[in-house]
Amino acid sequence: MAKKPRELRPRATSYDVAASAGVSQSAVSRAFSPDGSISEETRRRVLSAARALNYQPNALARSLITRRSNLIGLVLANATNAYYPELAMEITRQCALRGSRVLLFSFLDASELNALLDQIWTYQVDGVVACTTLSKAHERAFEEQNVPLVLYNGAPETRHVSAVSVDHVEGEGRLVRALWRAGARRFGVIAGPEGSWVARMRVDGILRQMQALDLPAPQIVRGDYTYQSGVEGLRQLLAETVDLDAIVCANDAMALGALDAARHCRPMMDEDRLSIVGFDGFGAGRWLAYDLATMRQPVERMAEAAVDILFARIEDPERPAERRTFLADFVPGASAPRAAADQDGDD
Amino acid sequence: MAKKPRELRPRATSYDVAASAGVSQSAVSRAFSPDGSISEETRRRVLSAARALNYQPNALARSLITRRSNLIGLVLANATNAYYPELAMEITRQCALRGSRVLLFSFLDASELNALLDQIWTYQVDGVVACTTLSKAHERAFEEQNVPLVLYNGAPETRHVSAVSVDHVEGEGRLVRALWRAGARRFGVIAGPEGSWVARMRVDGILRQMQALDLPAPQIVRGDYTYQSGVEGLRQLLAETVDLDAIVCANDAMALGALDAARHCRPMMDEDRLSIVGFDGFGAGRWLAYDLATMRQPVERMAEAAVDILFARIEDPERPAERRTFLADFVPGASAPRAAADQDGDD
DNA sequence: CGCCTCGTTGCATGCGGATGCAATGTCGGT
DNA sequence: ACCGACATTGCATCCGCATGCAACGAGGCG
Repeated sequence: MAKKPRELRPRATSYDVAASAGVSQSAVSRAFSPDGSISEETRRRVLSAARALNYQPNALARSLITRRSNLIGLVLANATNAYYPELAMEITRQCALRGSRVLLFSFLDASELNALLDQIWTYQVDGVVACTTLSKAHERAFEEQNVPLVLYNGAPETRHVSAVSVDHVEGEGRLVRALWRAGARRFGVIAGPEGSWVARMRVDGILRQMQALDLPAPQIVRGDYTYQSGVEGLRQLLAETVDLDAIVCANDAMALGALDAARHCRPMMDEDRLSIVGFDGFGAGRWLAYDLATMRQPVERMAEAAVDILFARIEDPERPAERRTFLADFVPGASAPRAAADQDGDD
Repeated sequence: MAKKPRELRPRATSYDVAASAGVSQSAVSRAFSPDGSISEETRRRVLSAARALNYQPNALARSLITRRSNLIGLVLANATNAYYPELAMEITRQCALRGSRVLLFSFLDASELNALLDQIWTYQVDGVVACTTLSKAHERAFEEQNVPLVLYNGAPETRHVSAVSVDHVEGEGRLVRALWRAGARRFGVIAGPEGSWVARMRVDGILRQMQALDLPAPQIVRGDYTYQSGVEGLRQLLAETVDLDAIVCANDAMALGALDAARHCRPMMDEDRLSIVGFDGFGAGRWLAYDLATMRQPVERMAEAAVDILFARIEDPERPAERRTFLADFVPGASAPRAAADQDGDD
């Protein structure tokens, strides 16, 4: 595995610093520990010697003895979910604030997950944020390894797993109500991919609200969360039905595809007649070409909550799993004219 | 720092596996090493005992002795450069193929870089891919710490740093020529932010090609690579000058903003008259609403090259730094009607 | 049958740093 | 002047695994 691990000039160790500062190795260790029992005078001497030698403590050696790696695993499906980058950055930032680093694991396919988990155990991560739904077996593996796990927009299968999620059902409900109040009665739906829990929840929220409003069952077609599938979804819907008032798309990328397709297929269409809404709050929705009405996930707050829950569990392993749900924010837009938030809603 | 590192049921170690398999700890270590001196029979026994105990070797302890952490640092500016997610995924994948994991470091501001680098040394990463230009001092720090560094679209300041970059100058040159051949004579430029090397190179490429074609100096305004700044850039250009034939934007996000602004400011404008081009090959450029002409960076190949170079240097620290430059691919689009690639160009 | 070779195996050690414990020094109180 | 309390410091050990070295046994060969 390691071919030529040799380093030209080996890195300074705590012993080197100790020798240079005329103290013992333990003094060096204590100097780098915020509440180490050491005099200010000695600490200064040590730190200055350390600086001279370009010394930084070896986190790996430290982890070996403290049993804390200060590494957090971030598991992402390789899908380019548009808000993943923002999420990853936010989680990295939150972890940095708590003194930990993020180790990135991405996978294309569930079949890679087993190997991925082995890598995770190997690296002794203190905890994991996974942006996907895992199988029961995978969740049990976390339990067996005593690695705290927080799912981000994933459905926990077992009691011991924490989760942070947006309230997909409530959010879609609010969207449907907004469209309904704006006069829409005949709905189409571009749903997400089959296997996805998020996709199921969103369709669920749509259908439930429509039942509550005594609306007939909508046309539903299935996309895969990409722009292109939104384009195709819209074509399919319009091929099957004329006279739709509104199309609810399971995410913003598909909504933008649907919007473009609508303009493209029927350039002269009465735009007032067809409303299109998305979900997520993806930056491009605010571009001049779109002005997409959607529900925005409070990504920053959700990321912070995920990291909070994770660290609480890391500091106290006995702590029970925790679930937190966030309400999405309604973002009005010209893609759904006249649609407005509930009176009681959305700050 | 570490509050309650206690684990409920401590993880199995190689000693536990050894005891369970009735062999010595070294045998366990050898069983997990591809070319360890061990009989097939013993290896089977060890691996089966390991499976029974959910044992995975501790990568941190291993790294301590092999002096290879199998960790690669990935340094990203927090800017949401649109192709960063793709790049990060690609680099993660390439590292995984070589048995390494990616440790994510993001920063908002150059002032955070010093602290960031200390973190990097602490974690004993085997190498770093940085998507930014660093200062001479920072590069020297890598050299002092003997950590191989590859810049991705950044300008190396010292001889010892490797780099992978798209040929910004050549790419912009090709764009300008394409526009020129399509008849454009009066150009505007929406440049990138002041501090950025990439921004400088791109403007450079544009101006050089225009000089070569004996074109007068273009109007230049400066943006910050965001969609919004493209919108503002276009407004500014049109306020200062009428009768532009073409606008060259330093990246795709700004180009899309400019396109939208052009349509919005002058809804009835003769679209044939004003061409707009970008740079990068950002997914949204292919959306129906845009069809943006641009130069696409071969991100996959560049990521692979970066990781290749990095690992070559890790395996052989004596190896000299290496620079590789990639040609961007011309992507025609309706945003620049009639513009076509050079005869000799682009596969 | 003795000796050497080679494939396995275990032993002992060390990677770099954290920490319990004992040793030392300092200072205040009586 | 003596004793105890407290603040610093160093010593020794251990974290989990990799690896050089010696030991061992099985064959091959002369």
